Amino acid sequence: MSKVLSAVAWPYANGPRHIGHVAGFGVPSDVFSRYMRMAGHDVLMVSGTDEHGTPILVAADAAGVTARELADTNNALIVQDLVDLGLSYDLFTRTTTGNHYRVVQELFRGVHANGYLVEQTTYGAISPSTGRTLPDRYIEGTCPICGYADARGDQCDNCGNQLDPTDLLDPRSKINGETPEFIETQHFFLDLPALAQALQDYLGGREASGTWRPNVIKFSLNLIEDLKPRAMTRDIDWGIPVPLDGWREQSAKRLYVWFDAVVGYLSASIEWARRLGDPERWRDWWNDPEALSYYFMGKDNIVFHSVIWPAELLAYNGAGERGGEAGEYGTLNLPTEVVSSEYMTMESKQFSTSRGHVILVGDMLSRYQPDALRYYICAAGPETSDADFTWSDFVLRTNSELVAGWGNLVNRTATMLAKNFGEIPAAGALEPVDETILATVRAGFDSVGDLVGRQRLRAGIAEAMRVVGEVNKYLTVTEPYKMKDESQRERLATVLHVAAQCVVDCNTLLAPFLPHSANLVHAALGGEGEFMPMPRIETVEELDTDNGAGLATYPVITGDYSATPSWQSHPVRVGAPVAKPTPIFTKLDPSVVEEELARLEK
RNA sequence: GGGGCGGUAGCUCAGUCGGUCAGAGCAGAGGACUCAUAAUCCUUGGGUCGUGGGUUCGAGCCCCACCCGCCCUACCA
Repeated sequence: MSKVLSAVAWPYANGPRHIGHVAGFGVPSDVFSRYMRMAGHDVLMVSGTDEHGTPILVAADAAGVTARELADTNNALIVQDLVDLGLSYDLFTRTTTGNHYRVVQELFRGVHANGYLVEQTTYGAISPSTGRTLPDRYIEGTCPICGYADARGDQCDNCGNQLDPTDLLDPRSKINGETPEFIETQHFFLDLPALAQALQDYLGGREASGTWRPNVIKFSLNLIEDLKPRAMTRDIDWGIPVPLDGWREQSAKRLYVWFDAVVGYLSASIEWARRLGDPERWRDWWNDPEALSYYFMGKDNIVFHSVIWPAELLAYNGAGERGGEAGEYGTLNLPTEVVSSEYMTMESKQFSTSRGHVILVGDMLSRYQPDALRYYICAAGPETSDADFTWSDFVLRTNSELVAGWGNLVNRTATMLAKNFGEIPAAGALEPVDETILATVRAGFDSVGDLVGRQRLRAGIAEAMRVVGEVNKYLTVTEPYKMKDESQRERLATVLHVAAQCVVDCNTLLAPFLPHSANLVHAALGGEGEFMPMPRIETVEELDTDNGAGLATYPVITGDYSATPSWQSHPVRVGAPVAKPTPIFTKLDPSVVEEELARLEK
C-alpha cells in the first residue's frame, strides 16, 4: 500500500467547462483514483478552480462584474458539474482562498530566498486605461511582414511568422481597441537555466522508468534543451500579491497565474489536512520519498506540470545549481507521473465556446446519465491521441455496449433470480462450465487492474466489457431459462448463483469507471448500503480571513471514501433478496443525434 | 519558422522489444435462442498497414524524403 497523490488539473473559472475538459482530466483521474483506493492505496485526490489571470478579468469586464464575482459564479457551476459526474475529490477547492495565498507566498519566498527568482526589467505592453499588463495574444495589429491586418501580438495567423508585439504596425488592444502603451517594468523571473541540470536529472530518471506516455516525456525533454528565465509576476491587479517588501504593497503587481495554479496541488493538500483537524497529515504525500504522485491534465498543460512545477519544487527544495535549503514545508516530492490526455474534438472540429461549438458538462448531464458520459470518455476518450466525439457514436456506444452488453446482463440475471427464487439461491455442486466462468471473471481483477493502474483506461474498460461478454455467453450456453422442471431446480439455483456472482464481480470491475450505476447494480442484486462512495458539496468557512481574495464561505467537493470496496471478488450473500429489476441504463433513441446536432447549429 | 502527434477493414481504433502483425469493436450478411431495454450467443472481414526510397534473412513496427490532417509554440483542458 502506497500514499498516492492524485493531482487533477484545475479547471479555469472563466466559464462553465465542456465535456472535452472532463475527458482530459476529470474522468480519467477519477477512474484511476477510485481504482487505486480499491487496490488498497491511500489516495489523496485534490484540485480546485483556477481563478486568477487575465482571461478572468477580461471575461468579468465583459460581463460587467468583478473578477471575484465571475469566479464565484463559475466556481459554483463547475463544482456542481464535477459532483454530478461523481468525481471523488478528497478536496476540490479554489485558488482565491486565504490558505492558497499563504502557501503560494511561502513557496515564492522559499524560491526567492534560494536565489532562483531574479528581478529583471522588461519591456511590455500595458493598457493605458487600466494599467494592466496586456498579454501578447490580446494585442492585434498589422503584420509587418505580410501586411495582414489582424495579426496577433505573438504570431501572425496569415503568414505564420512569430512576432513581438512591438513589431506590429498600428497595435491595438483586442479587449477595448485602445492603443497599448509599451513601458519598462520590473518583474521576477524564475531562473530556469539554473535549474536545467536538476530538471534534466529528474526527467532523465522519469524517462528511464518507461512509464510516462511517450509524447509527454519526449515533449518535456525537448523543452528543457533551451530554457530561458520566465516571468513569474505580472502587471495586473487580480492575483496573489508578491510577498516581498516593496512589492507586497503594489496592487498592480501580482504573481503570474501559472505560478500559483500549480502550487494548488500542495495548498489543497494542506487545506484538506487542516480541515481534517490533522494539519501536518499532508506531509505523508509530499515529504515521504516513497509516496507516489500522478498529475492529470490536457496536453496543453504538459509544460507547466513537467517543467515549471518541478522547477518551482526543485528551487524550493534548494536542488538547483545555486543550492539553497528547503523552507518550512520541507523537501517536496516531484511528480511521479505526468498523465496527459490529448484533445477531444466534437463532430471533427475543436470545441469552441465562443463559436457555440460546444457541449457543456451541465447540459450533457441534464439530459443523459453521468455514467453514459463516463463510459464514452473511458472507452473512446483522447487518451493517447485526439479523439472525436460524435453524437452518433455516443448513441451507438451507449446502446450497444452499455445498455445491450452490460445493462442487459444485469437485467436478465436479476429477472431470472427474481422470478425463480426472489433471492440469491445457494449453489449446488459446480460443473466445469461454472468453475471456468468464475475463474475468467476473477482473472479480470488482474487484467483490468493492471491496465487501469497504468492509466490505460480505454484498454481497461474494453477488457472489463470483454469479461461481461463472457458472462453473457455463459447464460446462453447454460440456458437457465429452460430449466422449468422441478428436477432441474438445483442446477437452476447453481447457474443463477454463479451468474449472480459473476455480475457482482463484473460490477466491481466496472465500479471505478461507472460508480453511479455500480451502486444501482449492487442494490439490484441484494447488496446492502452504498457500494461506491460518492462525493458531496459542502459549504465551508474561510480558514484564513487575513489573506486571500476575501471569501467568507465557499463550496468545496469532498467525501468519505474509506468504505471503498476492495479490488477483489466479493462473495454474494445467499438469501439476499432480489426483486424484478428496473433497467439500470437508459437506451437512447436514435433521434437524439439529430436533436443534438440541431442544438449545435444554433 | 521551430516542435509534436496521427494517416491500418465502411466507421472508431489496437498493434509493447522488427519475425502467426495483418487484428478488435461497431456497422452489414446468415444462423441459434427467448431469461432480458428485439437485448443475447454463434458464423461471416482478404484492407497497396498515406506515398516513394533505404536498412535487414525479414518492417505498420527502424532510417530518409515527400503528401495529407491535427495540435503546441509558453494567459482558454
